[in-house]
Amino acid sequence: MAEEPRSNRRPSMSDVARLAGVSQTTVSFILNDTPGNSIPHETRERVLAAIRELDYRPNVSARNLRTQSTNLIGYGFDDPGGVVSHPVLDQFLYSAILSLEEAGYHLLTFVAGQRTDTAVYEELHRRGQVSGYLVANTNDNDPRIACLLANNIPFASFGRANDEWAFAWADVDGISGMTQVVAHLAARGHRRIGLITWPEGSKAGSHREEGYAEGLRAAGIAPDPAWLFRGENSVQTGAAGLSHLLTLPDEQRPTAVACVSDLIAVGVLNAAAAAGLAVGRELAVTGYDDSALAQFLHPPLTSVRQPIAAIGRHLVAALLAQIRHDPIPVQGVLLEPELIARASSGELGIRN
Amino acid sequence: MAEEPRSNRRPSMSDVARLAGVSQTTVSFILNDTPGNSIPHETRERVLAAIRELDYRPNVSARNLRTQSTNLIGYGFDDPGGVVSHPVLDQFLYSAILSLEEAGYHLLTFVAGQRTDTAVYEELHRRGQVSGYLVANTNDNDPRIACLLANNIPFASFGRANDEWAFAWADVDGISGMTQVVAHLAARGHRRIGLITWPEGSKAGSHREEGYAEGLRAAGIAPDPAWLFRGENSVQTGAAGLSHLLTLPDEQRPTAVACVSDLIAVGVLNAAAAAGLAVGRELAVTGYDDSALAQFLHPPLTSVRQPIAAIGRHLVAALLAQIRHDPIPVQGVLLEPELIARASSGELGIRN
DNA sequence: TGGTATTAGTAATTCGTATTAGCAGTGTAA
DNA sequence: TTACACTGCTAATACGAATTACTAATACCA
Repeated sequence: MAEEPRSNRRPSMSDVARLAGVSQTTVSFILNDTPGNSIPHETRERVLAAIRELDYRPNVSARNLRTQSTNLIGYGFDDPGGVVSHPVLDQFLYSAILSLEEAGYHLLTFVAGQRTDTAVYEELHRRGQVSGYLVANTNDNDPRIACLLANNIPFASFGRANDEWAFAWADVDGISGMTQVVAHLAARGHRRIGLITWPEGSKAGSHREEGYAEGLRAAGIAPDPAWLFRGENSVQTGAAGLSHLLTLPDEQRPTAVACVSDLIAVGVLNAAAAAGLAVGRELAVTGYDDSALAQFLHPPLTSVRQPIAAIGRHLVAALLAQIRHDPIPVQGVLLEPELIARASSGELGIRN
Repeated sequence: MAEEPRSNRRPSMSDVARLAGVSQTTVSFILNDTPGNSIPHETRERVLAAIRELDYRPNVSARNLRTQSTNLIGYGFDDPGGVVSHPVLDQFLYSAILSLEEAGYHLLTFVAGQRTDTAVYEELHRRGQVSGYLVANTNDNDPRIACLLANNIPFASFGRANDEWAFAWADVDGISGMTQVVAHLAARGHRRIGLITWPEGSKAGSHREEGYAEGLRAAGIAPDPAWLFRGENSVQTGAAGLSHLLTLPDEQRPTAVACVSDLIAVGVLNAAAAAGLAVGRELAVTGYDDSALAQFLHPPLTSVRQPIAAIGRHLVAALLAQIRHDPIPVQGVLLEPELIARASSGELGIRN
């Protein structure tokens, strides 16, 4: 029997070569524009025609094996699964995926289980499944970052960790964001400003708290510990926080409440409505993240918009540079957020 | 020069074999428990010890190339990127990832661009990057499903499409869900029940509308077209919907409003508060999805809980069966949702 | 005229694993 | 005693592409 091109198999480079009457090497040269090889136009056309005819596609596994590389980047979910869906992370991932795809990479998502369980990060890399990682939601002494650094695995992180660790990160300046919020509120005449924030121990939280303190200082306001309320990132926390603040005596009770997330602010808005308080007139409320909700709430929520898409693009660039061993210094970058003023912090166009 | 085990390379099976004094074949047999081969305990131990000593990990690309397989499943985001974050999908993905990982698979996420652009689906599969797909958010004539069926690519979908297409899907019975809602409202004495739903053309939407109609019929209520309001899935739509319903004359104005999503219900809750309506007492409101928000809203939101994690597990099982060519019939399965009654549809424990 | 470059390729090897075919030695049933 | 099966392995090959090393033919220059 003659050698039939096994037709139930996807065509390989050799099939293309046979059809075009050249060697497999030549096909490879053409497909990769391998430098140092001259292929006349006519031959190239013949090969390209064969590729089109067979509808050939290169095999990813073969290429990865040969080049000892990977076209995958890992991303670990540590969230216990959509219990709280995280718009900011969703947006970050989306922009990261887009940037990765432009460079021919894809994102492999996995569940990281316990935050402290870094085995998966080592494992996926050692098996040659991923070339590096994107990490989000970082903290001081973050075990994932410690692990990646120790194993010399390329990564880039959305968020900082210990200052003495040198790695590629990008972050939004939470200090600046919250300072802007307080300045905005102070400019509208508020002198007693509450803050509803997360439990202690989160890097992002402490930055925003620092910005709050800085804002008060800049406005010449003496901070009052009673203005601070802490809770998990939930609507409930916002409601509980407002209840707490409303129990304070008149002369101590805040006229404005800043929240470290829109989700918490939604709780404040709800509770204010339930208490018969007119938000924007009797009470100013601000959120953080400028999520899709914010502009459609009643009243529309003043919030802080973070350049999330830019973070995604930046981190992907930094990560791929490491993987390619580009001589680009591994370093962090801090981006500025932008205050989006809406009615919840006082009617637009009206200064009191 | 003697042959040094090149130390800056990750150890391969041959390195293990050399250290254990056996052939690479034997190591492979041991690692894969290849049937039909007898390896005495002592040899096995020796090889396992070598594996431990070298901290060997098999190379994914090599294995995939040799076995002509893949340990990846694709999932395409069609959402334009976190503009609206989708808690149900997040939850679905999380449970799917967990199930996949149990079976040694991982999830590759990509951006599908236009819903009609199915090229990526073909491409990733033909390049041998993924073994199949999980598809969500389906619709009638869904081009993605048409493409996957036409190319005979394994997949499983969260949601149905054309009834005449045979493929593996799992879905939650939206008809049942909304029927339960209306029955619940009718049982509390409501005779005029509004529905705020999505624009026409979505499969999920029309099921829920059908359930609404069915619920009215079962309660002996004549439907009124004026009770129906349509809009995108947003808080804004809820607010606009309630405004519309409140413009109706007294004898036509609904005393209860069912929404096809919690997000929309949040808008209704906000608008009701703004209008001075006491939700739960003067107006009943229900959501759908039982998202994390629901129980913390004011008042807590009656909603419909869908067995999302079960869907994820089921679809992964169905998909992997196809990939393994298990003789399991390719078919769909419809799961029952559960009504979670809370205060927004009338004070708990009180029947009027 | 010889020597070197350039052009247009090809053959052979490699990446790391899975798998097929087979071999030497022992036991065992006919 | 032969045939056969089983044990405990190994050698060789294939998967599909990238890469290195090479060749044959022509061109160019002195």
